[in-house]
Amino acid sequence: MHMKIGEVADAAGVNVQTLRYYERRGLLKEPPRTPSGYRKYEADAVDRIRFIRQAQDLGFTLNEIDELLELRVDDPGRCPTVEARADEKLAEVRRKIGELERMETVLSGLIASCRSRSPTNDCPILEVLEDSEHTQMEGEHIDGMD
Amino acid sequence: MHMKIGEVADAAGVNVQTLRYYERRGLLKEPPRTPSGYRKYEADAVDRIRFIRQAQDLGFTLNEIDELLELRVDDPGRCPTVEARADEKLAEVRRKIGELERMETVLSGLIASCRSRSPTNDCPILEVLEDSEHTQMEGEHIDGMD
DNA sequence: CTTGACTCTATACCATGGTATAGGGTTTAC
DNA sequence: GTAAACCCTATACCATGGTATAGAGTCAAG
Repeated sequence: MHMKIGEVADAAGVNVQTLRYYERRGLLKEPPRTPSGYRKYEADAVDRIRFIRQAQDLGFTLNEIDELLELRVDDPGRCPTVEARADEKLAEVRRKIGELERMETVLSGLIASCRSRSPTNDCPILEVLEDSEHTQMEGEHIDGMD
Repeated sequence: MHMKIGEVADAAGVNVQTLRYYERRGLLKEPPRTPSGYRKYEADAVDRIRFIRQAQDLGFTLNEIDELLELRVDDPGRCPTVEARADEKLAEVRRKIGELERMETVLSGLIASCRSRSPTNDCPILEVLEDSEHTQMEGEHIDGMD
């Protein structure tokens, strides 16, 4: 029933050291030990580690991931706090989705233009930023240069 | 017309050192210099830097971002290569979107359950992994533990 | 014509997120 | 009952992505 650290690490596809590192960082709670001091994990530890890796791949830091993993309403009194934090995270997730969707559009366009063999000299991926709202000081004049 | 390094850095919201670092890494091409050796940037450098920061926030490494910035069809002969790479990047982008959408669903659910004051003791964010296709060896028995 | 804010190169340092190694005990399999 | 394969702690090291500092030159304002 219980898993040893090496089994958990293999199942999650990470190094054993990484598990101990996450434990030190507080991302994994300290598991119970056997009488000889071996860590005994439940199977759900594997999911937790997989989530951590996935969230990292999405650009979250370990500190941010820790915050995500703390989001639960075990105590009704903490609800307002939890809700506020979840709202922030949700906004961040939606922002990332939007940015990735712009990338998706641009990459699809690039592939299409590739197939139609219409060369472009500039870097199309930068169009990703096109619809972002930087109200830039376009007209600003800089003098004294060269 | 031309911008000095400090102006570009300010406009993009990064440190001056970061620009020089990106140049060394090959993410920014070496700009022309004034007779005295000052770098002279075009305004589009700012977009490039903004793109780099955005892509980092989405979990891409600087090497991956370099690959994204290389995706262009300036030479029709390179089209097959470019198309293949763009396809890979597109798949990765779509995978990330899918993962973030699962997070979005879970966070929305958490906020809803928060409002309805239904406490849960377990960590709801882990549901993110629910629909992933890990055909796990669920039935595997591990003995000899404790 | 000098002072302050900028630039240059080179080098050193830092934070994050690990990974490896040493030195030792434990468990499993023959 | 012993060797291989695992676990433990502690510590050192590493890669990535910067950031800071030193020492020297440049430029604009007064």
